[in-house]
Amino acid sequence: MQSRSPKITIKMGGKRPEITPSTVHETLEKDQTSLEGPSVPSNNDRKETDENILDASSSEYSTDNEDKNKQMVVYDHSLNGSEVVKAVKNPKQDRPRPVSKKPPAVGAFTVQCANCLKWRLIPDQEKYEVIREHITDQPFLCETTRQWNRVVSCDDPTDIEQDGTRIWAIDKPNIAQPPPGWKRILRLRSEGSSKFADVYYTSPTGAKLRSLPDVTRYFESHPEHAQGIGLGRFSFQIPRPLRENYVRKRPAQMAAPKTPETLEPSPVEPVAWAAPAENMDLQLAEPLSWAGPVEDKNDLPAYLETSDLDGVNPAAKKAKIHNVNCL
DNA sequence: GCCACCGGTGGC
DNA sequence: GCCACCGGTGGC
Repeated sequence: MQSRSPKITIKMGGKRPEITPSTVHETLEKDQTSLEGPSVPSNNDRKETDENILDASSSEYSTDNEDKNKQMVVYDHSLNGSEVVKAVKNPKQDRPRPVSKKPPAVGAFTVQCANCLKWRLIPDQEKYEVIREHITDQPFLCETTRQWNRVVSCDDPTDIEQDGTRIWAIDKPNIAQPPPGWKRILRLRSEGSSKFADVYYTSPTGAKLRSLPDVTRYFESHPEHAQGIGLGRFSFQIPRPLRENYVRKRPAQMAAPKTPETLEPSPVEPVAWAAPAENMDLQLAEPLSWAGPVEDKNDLPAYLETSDLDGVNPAAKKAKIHNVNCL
């Protein structure tokens, strides 16, 4: 099993760690199998980009009548130039809704500035991986965007808001970039799955490896590809969804039936659906995250409150997040 | 037959 | 309770 101890500074079910004030985030798309370059607006075209944020209600995952505020961000590489990629309207929005429900895909990457805590879109996965690899040592700043010739400062508005219109998840910081010739693939699962996502690596020969033992076996059979590549270059850690109920919980062990002797009066909790405080803890504690589009309300199982859709966390907007995010 | 996707579970 | 790992399988 992979060692968990040297893993970064984020909380892993323990107490809240010190968080390096910097963040990255990614955008997820529905029904998009490959990652396209996300929009990195200039100061001049940011408004246009915001207006072009796609309305998920017009996608194949939504009905005609649902909340138009439920949006997702979609970038169509084919409709953009090779330089700065702009957000565009979803070209699929007029298509009929398919029967099958495909899992969402990462649509863009963003990082949170360590100073102003605003989200900045990252042009591509490679740059995101570089930033993520060093996020605790080299906090991300708005000025970092100059690496790809974008001039933006902490005085400029955020590129994207964590406003509940997308599915956000927490990414893990300091994951090594894949070795040359290798690619790290993150596959999201559909809502309600037993797991949120899968990570696999594609080797220079095209092999798909799903675990460290897989990598070990691959190197044993391809020793020529193992030169200078340690297992430490591979991480199968997956992001964690901010929405607590995105992943189906494993059924709890059946408790022994209570006898009259063990029954105790329990207080009624009229505000049981209020956002639990621990959500805030989670928001504050995780350096990496990402998100995708909100599901169609009509697709939700009946036991869910609609309040669950209202966002990943309003509190997340409140500045204290020092996270790397993707959405 | 292949493979993307999902479920299950043992170990921690 | 989480997660690494891998088996199963439906759709192509």
